[in-house]
Amino acid sequence: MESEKKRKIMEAATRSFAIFGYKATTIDQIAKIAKVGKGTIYLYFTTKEDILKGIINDIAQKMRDVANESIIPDHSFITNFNAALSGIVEFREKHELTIKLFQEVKELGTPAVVDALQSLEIEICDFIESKIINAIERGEIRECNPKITAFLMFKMYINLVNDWKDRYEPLPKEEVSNLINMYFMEGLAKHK
Amino acid sequence: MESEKKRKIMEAATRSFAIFGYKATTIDQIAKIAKVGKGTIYLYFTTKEDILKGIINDIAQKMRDVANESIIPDHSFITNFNAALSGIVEFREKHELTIKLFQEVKELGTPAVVDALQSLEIEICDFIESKIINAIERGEIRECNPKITAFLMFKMYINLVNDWKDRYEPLPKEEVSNLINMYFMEGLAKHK
DNA sequence: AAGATGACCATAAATGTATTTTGGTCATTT
DNA sequence: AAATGACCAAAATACATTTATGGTCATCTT
Repeated sequence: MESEKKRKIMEAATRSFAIFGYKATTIDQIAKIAKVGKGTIYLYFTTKEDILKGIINDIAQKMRDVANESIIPDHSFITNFNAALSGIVEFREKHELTIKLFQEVKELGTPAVVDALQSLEIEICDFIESKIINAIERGEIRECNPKITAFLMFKMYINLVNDWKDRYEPLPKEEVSNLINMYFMEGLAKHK
Repeated sequence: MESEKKRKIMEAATRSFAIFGYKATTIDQIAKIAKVGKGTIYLYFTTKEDILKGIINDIAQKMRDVANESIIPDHSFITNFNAALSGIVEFREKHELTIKLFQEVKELGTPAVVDALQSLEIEICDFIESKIINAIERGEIRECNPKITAFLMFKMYINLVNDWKDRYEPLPKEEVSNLINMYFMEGLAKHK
């Protein structure tokens, strides 16, 4: 049971964080946008960082929803993996907030934001891990350490989507899918 | 033909950078350690950053040597890959300089150091790339984009050796080799 | 004459200080 | 009982002053 006030505060904070960044957003500003008194905010959140954590939690939940929606039970694990991650990335791109926060981490390294994004990363990895455990149980993929595998799959996605484009031309989404599929599922060895 | 003086300057700079970091090292300090006049340094290097670049170039060369030494022609591509990277990492760990520089990038983000380490990363990737091209030509591994493959192999190594330990227990070197071998060469698919 | 040098300088970084802003509280109001 | 905004300590900012540093070059050495 989430109060109307709390939702308004979170929406206001989300908008302000997305436009000005976390550090540059003041509690007074959030209160003003949300049209509540400053003190009211502290009825629902203990600190400014707590507001950010609440928002990130919401985002993680939405990401899980988006991913789950794009998963089709009949399709293979890797197909679903690509579809889900593609959905998440699209969602993330739409959501100016995460872009702004990533930028803030790079430029300012604001500790609260670093922590928040790291916890988001962990939640995504945990989600992937649960799907991997599932796929192993169903016999869809080989036995492997699900935590390490989830970590590496997530990192490879970030490497291809974010890091590669810092040095060369960005890779089209289609190619990212193909590459993850090739390296992770098939491997480089020549299977006879 | 490298002059004796130039070598002395580079050695002095290497030692000082390794102990105090790039930013905290002054030209006067380098001159003092190298036992040359300050002006002498500027006969061989145009700027302070130029000294760092020279040192990094030397390291890259040494890394290539170490890697090439640990490669055994008869062994498989992936075995040699692991041996070479393992050799480089050991070399790097011994070399306090690179550790200090990585630390400085994380903590201070000193631009000159960021640039220098990035160029080192590119050189390592180029080296791996050349070995991959070789392996494809010899028919040891499947056809693939050598540049992307080199990039991803390097990144996976960094992910496993550096990033994983920020969150969980560090992985033993042996396991890193096994993991890279498993994911990159074999893949998760169940090959019959 | 060619190589080497350190006093010297402009500028950048560090330090100190005054001023403003901001996260968080709580007595008062609704 | 819920909501509020004036209020406060602490942090961030801005500014002035001092110090440190990268790089130069006239002079010195060989």
